[in-house]
Amino acid sequence: MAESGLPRSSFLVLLALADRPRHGLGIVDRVEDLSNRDVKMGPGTLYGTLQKLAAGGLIRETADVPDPDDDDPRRRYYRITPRGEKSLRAEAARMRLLVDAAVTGKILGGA
Amino acid sequence: MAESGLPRSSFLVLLALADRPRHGLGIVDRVEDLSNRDVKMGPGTLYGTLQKLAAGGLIRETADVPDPDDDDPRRRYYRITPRGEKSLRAEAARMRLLVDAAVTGKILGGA
DNA sequence: TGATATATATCTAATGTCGATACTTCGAGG
DNA sequence: CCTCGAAGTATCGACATTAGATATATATCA
Repeated sequence: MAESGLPRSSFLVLLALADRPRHGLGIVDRVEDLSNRDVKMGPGTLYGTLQKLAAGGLIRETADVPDPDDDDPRRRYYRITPRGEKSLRAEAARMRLLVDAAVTGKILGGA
Repeated sequence: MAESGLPRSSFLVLLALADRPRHGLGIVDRVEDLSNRDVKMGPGTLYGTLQKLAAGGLIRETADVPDPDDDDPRRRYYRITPRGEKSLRAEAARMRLLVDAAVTGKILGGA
């Protein structure tokens, strides 16, 4: 494949951060939730992906703690950046085209 | 990641074969078409994936030539098997969940 | 015949992913 | 206190996947 876009783990992390900042394990939980427990991310994939995304400016570590009631000083929170949102949008659009093709091709049921 | 499903290239090949049998480069063309020229597959990825899918029983080489008018004896045609359709359905459903999440999260536009 | 395009195939390097492991800190119970 | 299990971040090495260069053969057409 050539210019196909984001690695799967990057897409998942960006998606998990789309609605609000989260910390590492919170991202893993969010991904599981969004996928009905279907998709699980191991620590190796997670932290490597976080570093790569941060280095590329698609996410940024943030001091804001979304819910100060339930906090833990060990946590490191990340938020998606505008560039990250753009990448996520592009990847989601790409994926939607293909999923739609599967549906149209009578492979996947309606609803 | 753990049990996430099919590799991207396997999904793409299965999708390209969903509607009818195709040969190697025909699959590459089909993938480009379905993705609006966004996704390109190189030969390394293609032929490796074909072998893996055939070994796993998700596709099968076939002697039927879809369009005998435009033929070329060098071509090797493949068709998707019932097991392949099942895998494709499962993967498309998985992806659709995530794409929907991106849409719901106000990341991706409507239509 | 020669040139170019089509087609399959393989090989190596780069990239991405997984699971085990390590280390630290938090919180609960004794 | 002290210990212990859980939560959290992080790294490492093995393994899987992907990309692109290269090889080789055959069509097709001038």
